[in-house]
Amino acid sequence: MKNSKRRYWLMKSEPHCFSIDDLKKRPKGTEPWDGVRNYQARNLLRDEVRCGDGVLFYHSNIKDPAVVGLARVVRSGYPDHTALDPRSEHFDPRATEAAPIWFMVDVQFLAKLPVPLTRGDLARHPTLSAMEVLRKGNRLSVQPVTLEQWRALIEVAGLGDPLEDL
DNA sequence: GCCAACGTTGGC
DNA sequence: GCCAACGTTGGC
Repeated sequence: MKNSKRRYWLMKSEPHCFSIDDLKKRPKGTEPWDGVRNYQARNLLRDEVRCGDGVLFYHSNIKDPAVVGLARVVRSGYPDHTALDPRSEHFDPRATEAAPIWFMVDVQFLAKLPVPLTRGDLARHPTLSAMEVLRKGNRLSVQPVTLEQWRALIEVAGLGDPLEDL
């Protein structure tokens, strides 16, 4: 499936909460990307992010924030049931089965970068310097990445595109 | 730990 | 609907 409709995303996670290694260790390397509680990101997860899309895994809120791995979306948007669970830290009393409010996708581990690509690394690169994640004040935890950025990042990382023959 | 940027809440 | 107050994110 040389998928011309495939899109690419950057997803942020605080590694002490959920890291690229945590994702790798999951059964089938797959984990629901739950707990997103921002409407703009919700809209992306619900309407735009689709099965087969590529994901840059970004570690945020640490000493050296960086892109640390590659993943792919293996399930398109569906209701985030943690919003319905009063015991969950992501519980939202406004959410119901009929009107779930919040959505998530499933993400599967593809590869860890041999070396994390820090914000400095990205900023220095002619293509990657345009990435949204570098924009001051951008707090969106799911954000679009262009095909050019995806390719450039993989090249800089010294990897081949793991989605090439999927 | 600081603080800028941004989102949400709620009084009016 | 405006906007001040507040909470959160996240780089530095």
